[in-house]
Amino acid sequence: MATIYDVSILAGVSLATVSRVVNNTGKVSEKTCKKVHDAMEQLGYRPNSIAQSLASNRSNSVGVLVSQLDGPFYGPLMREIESVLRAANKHVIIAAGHSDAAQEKDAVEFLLSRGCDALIVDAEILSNEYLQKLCKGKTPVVLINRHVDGIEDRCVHLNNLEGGLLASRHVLEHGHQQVAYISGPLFKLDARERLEGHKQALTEKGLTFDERLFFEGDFREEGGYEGMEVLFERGQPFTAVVCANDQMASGAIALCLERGLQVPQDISFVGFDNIPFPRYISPKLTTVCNPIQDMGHMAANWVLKEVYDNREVNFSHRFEPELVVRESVQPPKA
Amino acid sequence: MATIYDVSILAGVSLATVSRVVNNTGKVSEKTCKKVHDAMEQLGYRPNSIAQSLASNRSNSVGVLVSQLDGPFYGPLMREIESVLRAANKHVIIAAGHSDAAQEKDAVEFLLSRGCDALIVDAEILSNEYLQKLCKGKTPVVLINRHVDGIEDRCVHLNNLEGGLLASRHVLEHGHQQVAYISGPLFKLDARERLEGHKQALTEKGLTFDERLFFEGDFREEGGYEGMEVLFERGQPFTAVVCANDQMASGAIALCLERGLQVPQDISFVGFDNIPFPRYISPKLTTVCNPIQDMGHMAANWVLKEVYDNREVNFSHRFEPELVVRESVQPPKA
DNA sequence: CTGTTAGCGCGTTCAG
DNA sequence: CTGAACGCGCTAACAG
Repeated sequence: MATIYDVSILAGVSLATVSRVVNNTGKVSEKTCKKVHDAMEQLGYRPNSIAQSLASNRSNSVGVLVSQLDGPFYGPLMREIESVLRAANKHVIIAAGHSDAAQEKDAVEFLLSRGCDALIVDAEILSNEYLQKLCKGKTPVVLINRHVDGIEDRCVHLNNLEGGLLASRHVLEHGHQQVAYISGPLFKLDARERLEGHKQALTEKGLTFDERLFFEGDFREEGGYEGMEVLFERGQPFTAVVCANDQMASGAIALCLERGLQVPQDISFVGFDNIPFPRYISPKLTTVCNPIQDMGHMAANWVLKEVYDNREVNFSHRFEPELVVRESVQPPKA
Repeated sequence: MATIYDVSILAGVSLATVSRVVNNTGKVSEKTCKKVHDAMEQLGYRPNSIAQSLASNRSNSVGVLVSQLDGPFYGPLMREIESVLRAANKHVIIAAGHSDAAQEKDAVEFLLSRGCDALIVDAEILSNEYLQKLCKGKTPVVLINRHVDGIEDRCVHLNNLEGGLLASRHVLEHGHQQVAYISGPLFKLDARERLEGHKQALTEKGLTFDERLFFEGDFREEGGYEGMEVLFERGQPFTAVVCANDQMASGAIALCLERGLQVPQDISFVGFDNIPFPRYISPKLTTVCNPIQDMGHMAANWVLKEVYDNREVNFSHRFEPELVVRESVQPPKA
């Protein structure tokens, strides 16, 4: 690979001049500029970004930490982040936390030592204290899907409580009185908030929360499926199920269908997240829209604004959920 | 951030010695080793990987280029690659080609200039010539989902022809005589190969390929949906549809269901890729397994072996598809 | 076993 | 407007 040195020789100028034209910094005469460009062209020169980073203390790359790289939730998030940053000619270094404390921490530190200009972090496990300290550090950090006291301005998150409220209110307004709830893992803040919303909705209707109609799942299909089995086993009747995300709803509905129940005729369902389902699935799930892509977009915008001084972009911290009514809820049978 | 220099001062040794203990290279006495470790601990020292890269000409990161970051196909691929590499303490820099020639090329060049030790490339658009040249370059490259003449040893790919054969043979063996085919975009080799398999299966049964039963889609749900509309419009009867991937099958089935057709009673379907569908979808799609994760694993292994001299891993270039029989095919109605 | 000395490729003063 | 010189933080010979 040709270096800046080779270019300077060929162009008959100094290293510094080449650097200037490459970075558009400082004045260079039309003529020398052209000479340099020709030389670069001829040598197929591409600046070595490692060396650039070391010298300028800026890597033009931002680190992204998510818990998984795939799936209907994180996939679109990452796509959005990559798109925005890429459009600004910044690049993305990705690491997965795999829902493991050690790996999550390790990933953060790697991204840091890798010289990222900023971090976008979807932390599942890392403690508030750790994150607070992280945000105090030299490398700017945005947190996504989480809000932590004291660093609210670094958090991009959804109003999960409101979401939970919308979901449960919806089934309640259809006349359901006995509604089960399949929750996400309660060590996660968003799972707790959604549950809280559910409880509030219950309260609004003068109903009380019943532990026997509650199951703590894992945000995955399996958890929904298993939760449904458990709920049926307990024998406490219910006519609707609110699930803390669409994937668990999917698993839960699967079990019902297997047992010959009709959805929504026999039992209603509402999910959360509004992930894309295949076109031919039936019934279409009523759910709460989680604007995860918008949030990814925002996080990327924040980085552009704060780190790369792009003042063109707008920013907001908190996103509001919306109910997406489809076919999986109807009034309970008389 | 503390530098290696700070550590050497605090530990009362030289830079070189610190470097030695950090990298476990060369002998260092127990005692000095401990002193250094203590100093590192105390300063919270983390080596600056940018500087390491520049000095050692090795970045411990491998670039991955895929066309998209999300979706049921690329998601699992990336997850697998990241897992394998991460386990070997290597890191992953990801770029998306977005099915655009310029972006794909740009992404490759970025990854190259970013000092990646190797590239794993899923090239949709880049020409064979470009890829051949790329593989001649200094940075080792593995191609995934593609095989290119002259650089077969760099390619990890599926026997798509065999896959197409399996899919079509399956419906043919169920007695279908009039089978439609919804193809992927024919500028892609894998789409062409799968189609070729379909044609061979037809020939085996003494049937001839009928252009009126052919539609060139886009590998997405929309393409399947639209393809189905077109096929119906043409009025040429058929009792089964072979789709070049599951997503198009999904779209195509959706249209049938909308029109009140039953699958597989009225019309049979077979897909390709075996992507994960939600648990409660019905009918379950009969398809051909595309071991995309295994291929990702292999590509990562190749890098480990060739670039990082890990001889523990095995490697194979070509993967064989397998038919996954589920519920979407049954004999045509009398 | 340990310290010294060159660079790695580039950005950035500071003189001219 | 241009060039010389230094340094980013670290690795890799080469001497001791």
